[in-house]
Amino acid sequence: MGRKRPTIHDVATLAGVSKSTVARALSGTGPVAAEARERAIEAARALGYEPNHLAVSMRSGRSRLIGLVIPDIANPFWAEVAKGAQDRAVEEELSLLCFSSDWQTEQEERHLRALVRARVDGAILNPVADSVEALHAFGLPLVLIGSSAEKFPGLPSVGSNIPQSVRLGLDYLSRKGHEAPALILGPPSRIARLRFAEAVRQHLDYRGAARDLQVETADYTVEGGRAAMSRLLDNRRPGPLAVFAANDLMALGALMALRDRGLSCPEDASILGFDGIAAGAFSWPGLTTVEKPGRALGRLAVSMLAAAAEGRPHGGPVCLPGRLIERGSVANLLARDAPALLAGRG
Amino acid sequence: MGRKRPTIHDVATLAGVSKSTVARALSGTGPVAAEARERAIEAARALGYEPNHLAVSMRSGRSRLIGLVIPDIANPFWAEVAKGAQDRAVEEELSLLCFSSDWQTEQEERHLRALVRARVDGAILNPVADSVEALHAFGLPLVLIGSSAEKFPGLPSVGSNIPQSVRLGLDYLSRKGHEAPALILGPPSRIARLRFAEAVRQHLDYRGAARDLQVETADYTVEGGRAAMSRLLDNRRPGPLAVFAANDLMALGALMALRDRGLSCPEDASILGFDGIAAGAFSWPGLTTVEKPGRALGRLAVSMLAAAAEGRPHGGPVCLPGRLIERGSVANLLARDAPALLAGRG
DNA sequence: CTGAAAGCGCTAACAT
DNA sequence: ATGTTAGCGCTTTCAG
Repeated sequence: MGRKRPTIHDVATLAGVSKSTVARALSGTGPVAAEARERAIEAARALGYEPNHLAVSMRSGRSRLIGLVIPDIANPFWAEVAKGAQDRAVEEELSLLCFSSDWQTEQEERHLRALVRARVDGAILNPVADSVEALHAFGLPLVLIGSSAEKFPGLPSVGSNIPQSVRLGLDYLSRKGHEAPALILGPPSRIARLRFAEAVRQHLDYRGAARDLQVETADYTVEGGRAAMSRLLDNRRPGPLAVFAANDLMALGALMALRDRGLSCPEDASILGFDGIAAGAFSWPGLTTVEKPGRALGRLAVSMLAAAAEGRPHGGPVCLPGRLIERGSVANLLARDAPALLAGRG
Repeated sequence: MGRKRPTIHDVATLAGVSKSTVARALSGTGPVAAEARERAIEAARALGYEPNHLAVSMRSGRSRLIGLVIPDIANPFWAEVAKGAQDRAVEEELSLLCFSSDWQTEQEERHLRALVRARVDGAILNPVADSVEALHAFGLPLVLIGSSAEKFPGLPSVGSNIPQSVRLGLDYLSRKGHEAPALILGPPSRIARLRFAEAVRQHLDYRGAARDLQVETADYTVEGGRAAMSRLLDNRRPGPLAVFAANDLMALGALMALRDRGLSCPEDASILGFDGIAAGAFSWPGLTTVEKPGRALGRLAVSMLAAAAEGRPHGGPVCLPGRLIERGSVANLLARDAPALLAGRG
């Protein structure tokens, strides 16, 4: 298995022609006599020759490798993004170098440096660092993915439309009689948190709804959401409780916190998620959530990066809209038979 | 951003020494005068120099790239495997090239070829092809991952212990009074199906349980499981129904099929999954399942591959045991208050 | 201790 | 239509 691979030179020798002829024959570049081409191709086949991309990349200056740096591949939302990116990458004949930043700046920097050394043609990044300069310093064509477009002006980006998605959720909550939901947000250091919180505040102010929202912080995991919900329940205010979580994993955790205390959803508290991961369809009750088009985002990011790398116009920031998925985790306070719920449990 | 990257030659010029001295200084290989080293390092820093791994790989014959080819990165089980592999890869200073085969031989072959061309040091593969020769033909150090060890003798592999895991599930079912569960298996072409079915047959024969099991085939997705369960329900035999699905996604789909018909679990039918994905904790009822240690599998595979690539002994096939997670999707037919269930709905 | 030079495998000029 | 050559950026002998 481990014996040395044949080079183009070996193929040339076997075929009885020169290296360049083989190169031309195999790549279809430049004129080759029919017979010579045949012999070259046959020799390549016989030897099991596969071109060495390292060498090709070095000559051409393009590696056909691209990087993908996302927070956590085991998070279903990001796994969807990765799948979309992968699918598009094979279509573009690109290979994907995948890394997880785990939401840590040092990891991110480390991965980005690895990508530079690998001489990738570009990278798709959900940035945890918050300065454009830090990113520019790598001198790497970048397409940002996630909710960071505005924070990094000048860089191409694809993300879901956070303000629109948040508005979708808030309006839905409002239609069900919940005017000022409690929030479970991600870690303070992350831009995503800022963008989400901002969107909530703006829309609530606009609607004239209350401003002193209950806010809990968690780390985008199920356990985090569970703990945050537990704290919310400890400090519960009078009246019905609705919680808007900044991702589905935390929302699912919140559901578990309710279950932990023998409380049920949506009778005792309403929960609204954000992401649209598949698991939300299986929970009980099904998680009502705002779906972000993860797979499409991944595909688009690769397309843009490929375009940018080839100097084709790649377009500015792209923003895909969210979509509300109604399942059963939000109570309708305005329904005829709802008054019983209004008492809450505060 | 896109201006050309500095080479070691640029660093040498700036530092006023030769390329070789810079190389020695930066890599710590060979003797360098303290002053020269300092100047080299400083120049590299000033220029933002990052070594070109393409060139390094070409000289050294090792790319520090490894491939990962799994069926579907968006499947939570495989995402766990990928995460484990990623984590271990950064520890080993390796970069991971990720591909999804979508359970298709052509895709698999395509990806494997891409990996050969990229001159990866080796690859981790959940094989869909079923001949060792096909795999050997690539001349690539391989570590198999999943349930294929025996099918490919001589290749190192890490997998979960299918016979043991299946036995765990079957014994559990038996303890709850279900002797001959219906099966939802994956596509016929896949080895995983064979291994699973085999394990079931063997253990059931051993226990003397019935042999004419109801078997449905699906494609390892939620939708597939849902349809398969629906067919099972259409041809329902008299008596209580228990279903053992070959992965959790299909089990979750089966749960949905039940819900579709207004049936409930475990009252109307019991479901046992296989994988241990996180979503099973949120479903209603919670999915009882046999957990396979995906993350550990991924980590181990990378360790073995790294060892093999360096010529260190990598050990033979490794088999990690499964673990039963009891939640609520299997009825206990033997409990005192169970008789009502025995009537079934057939 | 340091520099010059060869060569990893490939392709694009250039020359035939 | 085909062969020869140079060189991508690096490391590693081999001299000095």
